[in-house]
Amino acid sequence: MAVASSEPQPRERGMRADARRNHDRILEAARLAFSEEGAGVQMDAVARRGGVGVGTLYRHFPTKEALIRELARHLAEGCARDAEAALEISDPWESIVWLVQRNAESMALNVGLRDTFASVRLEDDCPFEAAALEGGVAAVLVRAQEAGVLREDLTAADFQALMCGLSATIERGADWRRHAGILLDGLRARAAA
Amino acid sequence: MAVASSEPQPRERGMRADARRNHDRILEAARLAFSEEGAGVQMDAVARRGGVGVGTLYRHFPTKEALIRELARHLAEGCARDAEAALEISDPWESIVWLVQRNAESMALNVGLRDTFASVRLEDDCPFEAAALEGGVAAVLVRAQEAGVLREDLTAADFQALMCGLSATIERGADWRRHAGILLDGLRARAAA
Amino acid sequence: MAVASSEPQPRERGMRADARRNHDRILEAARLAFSEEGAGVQMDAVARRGGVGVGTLYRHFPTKEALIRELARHLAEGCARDAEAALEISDPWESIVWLVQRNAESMALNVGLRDTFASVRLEDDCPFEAAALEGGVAAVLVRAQEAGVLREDLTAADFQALMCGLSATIERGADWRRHAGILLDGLRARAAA
Amino acid sequence: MAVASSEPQPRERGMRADARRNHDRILEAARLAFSEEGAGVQMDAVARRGGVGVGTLYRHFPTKEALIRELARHLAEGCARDAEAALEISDPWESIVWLVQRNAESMALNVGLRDTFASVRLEDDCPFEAAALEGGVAAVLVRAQEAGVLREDLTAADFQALMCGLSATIERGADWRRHAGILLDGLRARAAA
DNA sequence: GATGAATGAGGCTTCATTCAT
DNA sequence: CATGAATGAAGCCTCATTCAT
Repeated sequence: MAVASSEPQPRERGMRADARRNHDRILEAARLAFSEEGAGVQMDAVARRGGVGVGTLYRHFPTKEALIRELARHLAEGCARDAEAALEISDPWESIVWLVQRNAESMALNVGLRDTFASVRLEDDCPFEAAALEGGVAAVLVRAQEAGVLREDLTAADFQALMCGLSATIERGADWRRHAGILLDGLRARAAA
Repeated sequence: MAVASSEPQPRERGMRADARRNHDRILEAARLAFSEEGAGVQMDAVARRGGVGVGTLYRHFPTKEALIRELARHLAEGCARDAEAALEISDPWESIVWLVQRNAESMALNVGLRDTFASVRLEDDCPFEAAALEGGVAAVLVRAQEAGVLREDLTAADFQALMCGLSATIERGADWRRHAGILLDGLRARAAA
Repeated sequence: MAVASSEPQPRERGMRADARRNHDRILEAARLAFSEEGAGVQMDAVARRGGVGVGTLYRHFPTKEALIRELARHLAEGCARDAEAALEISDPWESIVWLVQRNAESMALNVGLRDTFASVRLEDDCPFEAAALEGGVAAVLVRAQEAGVLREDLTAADFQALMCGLSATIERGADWRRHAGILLDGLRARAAA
Repeated sequence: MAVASSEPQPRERGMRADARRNHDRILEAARLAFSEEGAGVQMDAVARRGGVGVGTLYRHFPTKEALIRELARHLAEGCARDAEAALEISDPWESIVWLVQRNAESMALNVGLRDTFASVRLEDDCPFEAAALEGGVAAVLVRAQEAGVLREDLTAADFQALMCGLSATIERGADWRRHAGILLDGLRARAAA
């Protein structure tokens, strides 16, 4: 018999296959639900959408807040992977352009989550700040700065903040490509600055 | 006798002096409360903070949502006034710099309202979009474009969206001056573009 | 200066002319309002309908309940007058027929008041029971019984109860003439009983 | 997983045993509460009386009004059963006498519900009108009319209205047996009419 | 383990009544 | 005195969370 854990379903390893599947289904359901309806969605609705009972939902995530945090963590992981992928691109500037676009696209898929995350007062307000993520992004930025194509004074935190700003534009349904373009122009190192 | 109105206290004219004062006190209390605590503040708390009973609050704003909307409208008016003030500045580029800064500062005073406004799904998510406002901003932008110091392809809507993005940065407590700087760099017309 | 009274506007005598007029306007407004909307109407609505402010309404009737009671009393007075009028009719049975009809008609004008009166738990649930009224009705009944055209065992209280029943039918919008006809048939003394 | 239903707990089939029991307990509690205190009883009081939490009450009846309507429907069902039972009595007139008495008795047990139902503006103001019910009553009446012992011009709707009237008498605490007696006399077909 | 019924603190709103203008 | 703005207790309902089945 497994040892009882007071923090049900800590992560993802060592779960029975069906438990893992439920975990993922719920998370995906939550992503959709929060994305479409904002922080107001009820736990019952998330459960229903995931095809499970509330009880099961609560077995996996002890609290609404926990669910939201986990969702944020999950998305941040995706971003971290994107940052790593960006490093594969050889041209330092192109790598940044690609990363901005990638972020924008994934935010476009998750409109409404910003407000959800805000409702929990995530210190890392957007899902763009976990340590791992910062590290990955920093690597991309530093390389570009060393190549002399990116403003010297830009930190990874700044970059994330800019991405959050971009996400705000996306949420409003405004033309984010223009916004991204302006940002990139502003980020580019000036010939004479 | 007055005709019954289903929208109590429509605006501000023709109120008894004390009623008008209460209206304003409530609105200010709401601004502070929502700004500090987010969309979750209770109506009772707002009323208490304004030094009135809930009943009075409801006489002035028939619904929590109505209160929030009015607050948004109120802030938008302030922004519109800022846009007009910006036109007074003779240098077209400086006028924009000033406007960006002014917006940033007033957003810094109202952190937390974004999330509040979002909770109501204001079409004009940020309080930065009412027609009057757009007009005022457009005037500032057009002048700068005609002077050749501002990107040709920037609309007033774009500008507002960028400001929303800036507000996202501010909320996160990140260094918004850097963000503003990058934006302004991106906005400036390129000598050779 | 008149002596202050803790029961504002006790009855109707000794009021200034305009006060008396307000009193009546309010009462009539209340009759219409309660009749149309039931016990739920708000004091503000009654006041508005009467063309006065709530304050004035409260000067005349210290409580919603007081207003309703006064309304009941007022209607009962009308019924009492009807009973007296019925005595003027020389034929004892016709006098009863007329009274039933008269009551029915006035109840038809005041649909909705039953429920209002009930909400106050008037002992005299219907406005048909004040002493004066009972007396007047009793006179009509007794005369008919002495003439041998009316059931011997019918009391004035019974009669009022039957009228309340009739009013229930009227409220439902059913054909009260049939109901009245059946009642009258049942009330008529039997040739052989 | 069950499909979401906006009308929680539509009827009674397919519920878990405990849910069904709660449903019934609540309905009975509501009957008692409304009967004793009128339409004013609070939902919390009903819940307490049924030995459940408010939440449970609301799970079964989404609204106070819904609860009241269901209660009315429930009582109407009882009346319909009574009408059927009346048909079992072989003597057509006795069958009617019995039905009147039965109705009176059950109304006597539910004094206060009239006002409650009225507060909801049930089209079928009294719980005496659902189609099924009308049918059952009609059968009883028609049989008596064919036997020549009941007024020819009496419809089922009339009968229900008369019962409502009777209930008004009962509520006033007056002697309803006298009222019933008069009605029955009025209903009986006249030898020579 | 899964399910969904039960729970009840807490939120929003109403409305009879009071009181400053 | 009339007016209608202010008041706040009290009511209806929601929804995160628990627990019996």
